[in-house]
Amino acid sequence: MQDILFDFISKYVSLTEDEKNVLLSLDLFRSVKKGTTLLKEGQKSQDFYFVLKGCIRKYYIIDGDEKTTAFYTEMEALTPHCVISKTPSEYFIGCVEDSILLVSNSDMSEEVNSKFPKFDTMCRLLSEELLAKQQINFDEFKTSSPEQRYLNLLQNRPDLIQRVPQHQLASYLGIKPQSLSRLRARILEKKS
Amino acid sequence: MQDILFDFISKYVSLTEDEKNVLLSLDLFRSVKKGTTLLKEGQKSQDFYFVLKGCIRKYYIIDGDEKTTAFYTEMEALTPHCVISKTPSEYFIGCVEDSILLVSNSDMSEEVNSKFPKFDTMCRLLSEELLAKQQINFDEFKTSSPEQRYLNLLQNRPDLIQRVPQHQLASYLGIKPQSLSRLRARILEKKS
DNA sequence: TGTATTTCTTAACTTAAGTGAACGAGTTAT
DNA sequence: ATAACTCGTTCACTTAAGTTAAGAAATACA
Repeated sequence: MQDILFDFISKYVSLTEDEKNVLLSLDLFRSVKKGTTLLKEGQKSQDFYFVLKGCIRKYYIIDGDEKTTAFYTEMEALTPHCVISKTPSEYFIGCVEDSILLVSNSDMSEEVNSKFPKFDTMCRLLSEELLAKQQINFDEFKTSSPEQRYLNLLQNRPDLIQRVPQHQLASYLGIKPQSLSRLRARILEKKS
Repeated sequence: MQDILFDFISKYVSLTEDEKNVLLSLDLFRSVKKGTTLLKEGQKSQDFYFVLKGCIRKYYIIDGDEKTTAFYTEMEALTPHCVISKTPSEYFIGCVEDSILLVSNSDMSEEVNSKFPKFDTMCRLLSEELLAKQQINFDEFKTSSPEQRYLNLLQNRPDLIQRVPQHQLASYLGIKPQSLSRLRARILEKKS
């Protein structure tokens, strides 16, 4: 399980065995049941999450219904906006599947940082990479129709379509569940 | 004019007079005419841009028509994806108005970096801030209809609506120019 | 200045997404 | 085991965006 973490880190910086052991000794791992809410709107939190196994999602509640804007699966990290801005959260974070997460917070990351200056380097590289990815993603979303977005998802993250409830997927694609059903039926029809 | 640059930088790091002078001596400023294409699809480039005055935009050409995905105005910085990924660009960058830009490239930024280690700090802070902004932006886009997006724009960047051609605005909002016209007419009707 | 081009708007028609309701299948709770 | 929910799908209807075409207004330019 820890291998996933070390594989991830090794993409950015290299760790000695000692460093690995200290990291493990911090006991940052947390097992979370499907359906658990990790962060609520209005809460302040210092926690950030790294998914070792499972899936978590970010969602807003607007006019009473959920709008899912992101899913995070294995090897993906989520730093909630409220951690950076130190303001109450505008959104929720919930657990889509039984998951194993690494949960750390600012206090801890000072401790981690003092022991591993490399971590700072990693965070910088990570945020630059995420920014680039995010921009491409945003552009792709803007320039395509819901149907194209679904087909792209089918290409790029086919697992999501299997593991995530349809109504969450729908709002992730920017449409209603009924429209997603219809859209899928339409695609099947075209194929045949 | 340089004040804009120094105002911007001072949000992240402080500069001595000496540092300011060296920065100015590098002669990074460039005056660009409206309509100029700064970067084309397929090109490789090391340049990144900081807008001192005017407006530039990022756009794709998909099936023969332009899809504008971002505008950059005073005090905004744009590092094209191709600079980071070192791959040919997937999009164009064009000048919407006569503009004054700071244009730098990787070679130069090594020079700059050696003279001002602070620049590295600034870039890190900047990319973290941009990532946060970008995420909020993306969420806002996903969770709203074209009409809401237009109304948001009217609130948050009213200048854009004045200075940018409607058809570019339309694709920025994810719709066709005709739909934007209609949408505006609809809003006017509601008001009265 | 006059001509061409681009830009914006309007209109009629098509297509796709939103809405409200209903239904069955699967899950949860009691 | 049964009742209550949740979830996905389907249907009929409404609303908004896409498409095609045409014309007016503004801009560029020769």
